[in-house]
Amino acid sequence: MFTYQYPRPALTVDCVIFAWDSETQQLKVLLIERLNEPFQDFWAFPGGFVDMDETIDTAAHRELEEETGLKNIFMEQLYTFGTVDRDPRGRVVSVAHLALAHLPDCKVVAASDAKKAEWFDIENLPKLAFDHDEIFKTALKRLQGKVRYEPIGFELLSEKFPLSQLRLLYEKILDTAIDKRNFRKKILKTGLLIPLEEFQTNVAHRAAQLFKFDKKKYQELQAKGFLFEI
Amino acid sequence: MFTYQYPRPALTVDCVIFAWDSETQQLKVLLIERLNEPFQDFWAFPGGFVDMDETIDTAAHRELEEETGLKNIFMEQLYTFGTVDRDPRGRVVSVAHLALAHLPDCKVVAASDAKKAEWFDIENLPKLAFDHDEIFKTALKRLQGKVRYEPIGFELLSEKFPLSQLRLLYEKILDTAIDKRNFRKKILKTGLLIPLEEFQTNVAHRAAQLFKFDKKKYQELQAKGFLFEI
DNA sequence: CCAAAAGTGTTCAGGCTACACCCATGT
DNA sequence: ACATGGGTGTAGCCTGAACACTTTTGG
Repeated sequence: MFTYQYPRPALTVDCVIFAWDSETQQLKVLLIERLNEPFQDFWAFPGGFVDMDETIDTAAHRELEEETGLKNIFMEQLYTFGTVDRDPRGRVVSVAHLALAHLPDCKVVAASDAKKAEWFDIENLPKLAFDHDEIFKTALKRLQGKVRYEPIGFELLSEKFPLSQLRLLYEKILDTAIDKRNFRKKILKTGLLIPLEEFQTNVAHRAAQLFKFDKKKYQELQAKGFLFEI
Repeated sequence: MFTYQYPRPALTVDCVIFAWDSETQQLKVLLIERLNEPFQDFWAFPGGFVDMDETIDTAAHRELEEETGLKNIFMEQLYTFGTVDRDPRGRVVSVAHLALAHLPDCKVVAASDAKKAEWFDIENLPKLAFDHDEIFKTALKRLQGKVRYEPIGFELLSEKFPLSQLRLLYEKILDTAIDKRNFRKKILKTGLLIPLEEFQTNVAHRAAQLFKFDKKKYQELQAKGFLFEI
């Protein structure tokens, strides 16, 4: 029987939410401006306390929905940050999460603990509160590693997208140039993209064909040991 | 200012410690037999509470040393397990860690909360306490994923080893057969193995040359963007 | 008609796979 | 001498990289 008298760290979740802005071709993250001390007026990733009757996962989804109104988007646990002095108010351990969203779907709402919520280009972030710089670095590294061997790029795009958007997204995430023809060949060869009979509209050049990611097929292939790679 | 009156989950660390047994060619994990309820007499991964004045990382290293006497071995955070009912005594969130050790170096000592500590072949584990089955599955998957693109296999071997041991290790972890000649070519081509002027002794066949992993060189290459792959 | 991005094949080099025999050592 | 694993090379295939022009659309 263990005693309940131990002093215990407080437990929070934080969410690094990436979204792709197809207008400006920028990869963005959602930040909130803190209303209160400590780090008042600094920007931080949305987050909050884990309740006693909810799992960590549930808490992360709840916080996410409170801040963005989004449900059912891709989210996974990233890393748990627990240095002793990361919060000047006392011992706070935070389980950071990584989430991916389509920017146009997000109607961002500043929650009660925030002055406002805003999307920032990842190449131009403001000063962040707490150890959120480190959390961001960890999240970006995870995204870069993961995008190469799991089809998560699609989580950042709209349901229907032209191949160029997918390629630009990969180029931005991996910070490298990708050959147009080779990319097309490789990604289509997986058989995981469904070509649609729809095209871009209102573009001042030849309209690109739109595609859909075949999630069902991917899950079937995955079960048989297939490994996505780009 | 947040209040300290919140009820808070207790915070623990658990360590999944893998070691390679070169005698039997088995991949093993360290388990302790629980002295007390709940799950008395069940086997579990070594772990314990995080103190208020130590980081999570420090707690994991401390627990590891208490159980195995090992310091300075490979360890990384694995995943944080926080379902509400994973511990019947109350809310306990556990940050699981993955550690890799050389079996011959380990003088395992049962700590105060254990009847005994023992190495188990991963293909033949006893019933585990709490959600440690799930922790194990997560750890094995991480090891399998990681071994392919980071040179962590070496962490499981002695400093000097014949190539056959490395290959057998990979075969066991990835659960697949690997061609002897192709493996040798590929691993030597990385330039990360230093051939020694030493050989196996007391073997009833031609003695194999021993190699050392060139960690320094790997870190240099890694800094330049080199990606290890097997 | 001009600007802008879409779409399309081939060639070459390097890497991966498959495969079989002789060698050194201890019993 | 024999049993056991150590050590070695080649040929075919496939994959990844490099590379330029024509097509479509809106302005």
